Amino acid sequence: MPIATVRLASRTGLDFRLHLVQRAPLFRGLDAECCGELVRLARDVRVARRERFFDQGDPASDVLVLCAGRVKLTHAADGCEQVILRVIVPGEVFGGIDVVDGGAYPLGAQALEASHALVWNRCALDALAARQPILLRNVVRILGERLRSLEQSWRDLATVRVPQRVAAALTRLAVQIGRNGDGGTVVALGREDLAQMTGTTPFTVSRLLSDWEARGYVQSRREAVVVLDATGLARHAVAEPRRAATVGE
Amino acid sequence: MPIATVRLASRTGLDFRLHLVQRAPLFRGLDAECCGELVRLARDVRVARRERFFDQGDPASDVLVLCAGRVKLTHAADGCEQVILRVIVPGEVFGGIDVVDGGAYPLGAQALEASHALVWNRCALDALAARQPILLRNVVRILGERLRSLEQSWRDLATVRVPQRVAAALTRLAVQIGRNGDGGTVVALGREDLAQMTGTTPFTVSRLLSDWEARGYVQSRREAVVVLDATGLARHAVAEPRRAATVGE
DNA sequence: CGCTATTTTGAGATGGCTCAAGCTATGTGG
DNA sequence: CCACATAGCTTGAGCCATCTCAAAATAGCG
Repeated sequence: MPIATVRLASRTGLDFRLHLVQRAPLFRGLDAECCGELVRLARDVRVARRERFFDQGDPASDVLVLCAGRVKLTHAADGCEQVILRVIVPGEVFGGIDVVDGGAYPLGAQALEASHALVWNRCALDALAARQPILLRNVVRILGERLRSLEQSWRDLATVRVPQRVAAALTRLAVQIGRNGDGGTVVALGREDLAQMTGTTPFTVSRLLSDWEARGYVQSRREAVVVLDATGLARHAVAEPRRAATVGE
Repeated sequence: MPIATVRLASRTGLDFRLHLVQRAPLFRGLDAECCGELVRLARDVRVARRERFFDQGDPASDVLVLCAGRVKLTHAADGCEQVILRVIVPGEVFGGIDVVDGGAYPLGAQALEASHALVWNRCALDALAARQPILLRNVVRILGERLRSLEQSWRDLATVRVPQRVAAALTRLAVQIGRNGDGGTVVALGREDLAQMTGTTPFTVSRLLSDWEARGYVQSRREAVVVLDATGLARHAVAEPRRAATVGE
């Protein structure tokens, strides 16, 4: 499948859209009329696994709310090392909410699995925001939350060791994007992705997972990790004593 | 001097306040009437070097705009390691712009030198924002900028080596908080602060500075670094080849 | 049913941390 | 005005957590 397959709402249903708009934190508190207008203005965009909604550096023309799927927000510089700053789940906003006119997306958005989003033109939302200040308030709230989470994450990256960071990320991800199955919570991310979220290498992640698998905390899968014992993992996340990579007693 | 000495505007002058309010990015685009109201609502807070405007975890009741001085925003967890996420210079906002009602300051604000801020009650600003949506727009813009800068910084922390990070931080700080003197730009920060801004230890910072001093890029001072050759430093920031800590050829 | 992407594992190198001393401004009290 | 106390800085030595690189094992996919 090529880039962003666009189609008009067909069987997707206008009422489905309405439901989504009314649930999205971005639009919380807007009256029915506004929600109706939003539904009318929205475009539908679907992308396949590994395809992108947009790239870092593209003109930031849209604001998106994820309907279904998982999307990772990435940041790279001069073609080299890439990191993952955030994973978006259905209901969340991404794209150009906070970008000033004429700016570019600071992050790229790549689908971890087939995904579907409602998309608005930034100008259109700006116009709505002028009439509905609550929309701006929502944006401020959302940005504030993100800022806090990033600040925390920055601190962890600067002060916490790799095994603890990976363990913490896994437990968080289990809650955020995990799916139940096989007696545990399946986190559908490969080693590379986990490494890019925690500031380490796929090799180190792999070693940690092997270790934790031996202890029964997780089950290693291809492109996924099954969290079996979140508590045990969390304990490790806090008090990892020393030598996590050594499998020995 | 104890905590936050508060006094009414005396010789500080109402016109001085007005000037500041009109220049602050937070209040950009507000009409004269609003600025006047803001001046009337503002409190004056001064703190001595090393004192704090507020601590992480305090109820986030205020929004502050720095008038004079330098303030570092810190983040710590369970009493241990602390990091510095940002340095505020005059004109910038800090405090509880993005915190929802009843929340706490996510960061602490400690003065790097004797500092002076105008302070507003969050509720009062909220009331103003309800009438002047441009204020919310400004907040969104400011939060967006911060988010982008933090994202970039997160990536650097995850992918870039210590010497490059420190060199990059120094050149940035020279522009942001540097003062001219002694044939260079004086950055008034100690090794510990530099370490907390770059995710390393004071020891490593010290070694790097010794090295760069030998090369003539900087001059090591107590509680300060004089940047003599920003270009040379920047070159190091990009292409640090290997072994920066070894002084030898 | 071979191909390719992903993962695992080993072995080795090393960047940066830790800890322990010693050093030097700075300010202080005698 | 000087000697001392103190906070900040430097330096050395050693270690070890983590990265690198290479190679083999595995698992989907076409």
